[in-house]
Amino acid sequence: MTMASPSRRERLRAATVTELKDHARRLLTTGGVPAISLRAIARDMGMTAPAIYRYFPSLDALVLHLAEDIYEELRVAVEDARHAAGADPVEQLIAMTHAFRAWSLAHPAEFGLIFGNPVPGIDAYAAAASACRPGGEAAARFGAPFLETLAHLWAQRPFPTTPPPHLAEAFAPTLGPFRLRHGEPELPVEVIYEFLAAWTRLYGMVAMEVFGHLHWAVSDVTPLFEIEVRRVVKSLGGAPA
Amino acid sequence: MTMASPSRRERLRAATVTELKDHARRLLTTGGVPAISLRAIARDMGMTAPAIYRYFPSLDALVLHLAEDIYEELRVAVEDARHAAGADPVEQLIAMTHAFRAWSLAHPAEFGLIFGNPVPGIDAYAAAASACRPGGEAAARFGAPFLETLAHLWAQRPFPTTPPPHLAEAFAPTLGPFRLRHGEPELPVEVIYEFLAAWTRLYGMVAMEVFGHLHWAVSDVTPLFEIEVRRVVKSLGGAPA
DNA sequence: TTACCCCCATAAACGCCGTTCACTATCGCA
DNA sequence: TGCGATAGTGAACGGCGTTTATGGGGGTAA
Repeated sequence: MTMASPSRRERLRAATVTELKDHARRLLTTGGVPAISLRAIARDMGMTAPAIYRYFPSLDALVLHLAEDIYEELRVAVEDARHAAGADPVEQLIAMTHAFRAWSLAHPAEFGLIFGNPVPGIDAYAAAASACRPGGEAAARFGAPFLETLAHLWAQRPFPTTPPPHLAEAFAPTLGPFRLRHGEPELPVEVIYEFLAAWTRLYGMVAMEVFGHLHWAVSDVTPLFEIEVRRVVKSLGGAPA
Repeated sequence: MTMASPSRRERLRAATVTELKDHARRLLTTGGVPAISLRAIARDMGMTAPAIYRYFPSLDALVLHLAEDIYEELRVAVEDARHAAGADPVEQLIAMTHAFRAWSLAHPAEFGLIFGNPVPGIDAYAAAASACRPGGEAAARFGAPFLETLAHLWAQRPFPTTPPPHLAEAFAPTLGPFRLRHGEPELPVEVIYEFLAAWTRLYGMVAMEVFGHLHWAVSDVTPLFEIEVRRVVKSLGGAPA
C-alpha cells in the first residue's frame, strides 16, 4: 500500500542495477560468458567488487538476471517481427524464424548464454527461483508466440499431421509440464507435437550455425536455412514464399 | 627413422598424458567444463600444477585434446551401432541416431564440451592447430559415417528430394568446405542437402534434450525423439520400424 | 665408470578471480 | 537534530592459470 512514487532511493538503486547488467552484458558480448567477472564490472563502473553484493547475492545471480533480460529481449524481437508480418499466420511464422536467426547471429554470446551449455550456477539458482532454465518461465514464455501462431494457422486451415492415435499412445502422456503451463489441451496433441518438432528443428539449425558446427560443410548457412524453413512451412500447408 | 620401440621415456610420458586426460575427464563429468582446473588435476595425481606444463602448453590445450578424444569416442560408439545393425542402410541410420542420443544423454558434460557453447580458448587454439572446432577435422570425421550410410541408401534406392535446380542455385555454391573434405561431388547436391538437414534435425533434438530446453514442455523426450526419427526415415523412403 | 645433458618436478611468486568481514560515510526520514 | 538503514571501502582468504628459477635423476655418450 506504499505510494507509487519509487522513493528516490529505489530509483537510484534500480539505475545501478541496470547499469550493472549493462556492463555485464558488454563483457559478455566481447569475451563470452567466462569474461563476466564482478571485479571487471566494478572496475568499469568505478566501484569495488564487494559493493555489487548490495545488489546481487552472487555473480551467478547477476548473470541469471541478465539471461532473463536477454530472453525477454529476444522474445520481443520475435514478437515485433510477427506483428510486422501482417495477418497471415504462415507469413508470421516465416518472419519469426527469420527474426530468431537474425537476432541469434547478431548476438552469439547472448545466444550461448540462453540456449547453449547450461551454466552450472545458473541452474541451481534457477531451480530455486523458478527462473529461466529447466522448469523456467522464460522458455515457455518464449515459445508461446510460436505456439500461438501455429495454433492460429491450425484453426484457420488444418494441416496434415501424424495421426493422433499414434501420438496419443506415446507422446500425449509426456505432456504434463506443457499442460501445467498452457492449461488443459485446447489444442490437439498433433498440433502440440508439430510445434515442438518445428521448434527443435529451428533451434538445431540456428544453434549449429551460431556455434560454428557447420563451418566444415558450408561457407554460408543462409541457403540451407531458407530451404529448410520453406520445407517446414510447406509441410504445414503453407504457401510458397 | 627411429626405431618403433617407444623408448621407455616416451612410454612413461604417454602414460602421464593419458592419466592427465583421465583426471580431467573425471572433473568434467562431475562438475562440467568449468570444473576442469590444472590445480585440481595436479592434486588428484599427487603433482603440482606447473608440472603439467611439461605435457600441455596450457589448460585450454589439454581440454582441446580431451575434446578430440571424446569426439572420437562418440564416433566409435556410433560406428559400432552401425555395424551391429546389419546391412540395411535404413536400419543402420536408425541405430546410429539412437546410439548418438544414448551416448549424449549418458555423457551430458562431454556433449556440452563438444557440441555446445564453443569454449573461447578452444577455438583460438583450434584455428591454429586445425583441430576439432570451426574448420576442424573431427566434425567432418564424425559426420562421415552418417553421410556414408545415407549415400549407400541413396545408391540403393533413391529417395525423393527437393528438385536439384532449386538447390543448385543457392545451396551448391556454399559447399566449398564440404568439397574440400569429401572431394568433388560424387554425390548429388540433393543428397548432401538431405544429409545436412537430417543431421541438424538430429542435433537439435538431442541438444535440446541434453541442455534441458524441453523440460518446460515434456517430461520424457523419448516419444518425441522416436516419432521424429521415424518421420525423417520415412521421408528418406525408409520402411517403418 | 664417469660425465653430461635432458627431462621431470618443485617452490615461490604474480595477477586474476568470487566472496566475506569489519568498518565508515552518507542519505532519507521522523 | 538525530537515528537508522543503506551504499561503499579496504583488507583478507582461498582458488585459479601461468611464469620463473631451481633442484634432482635417469639415459646416453665418452
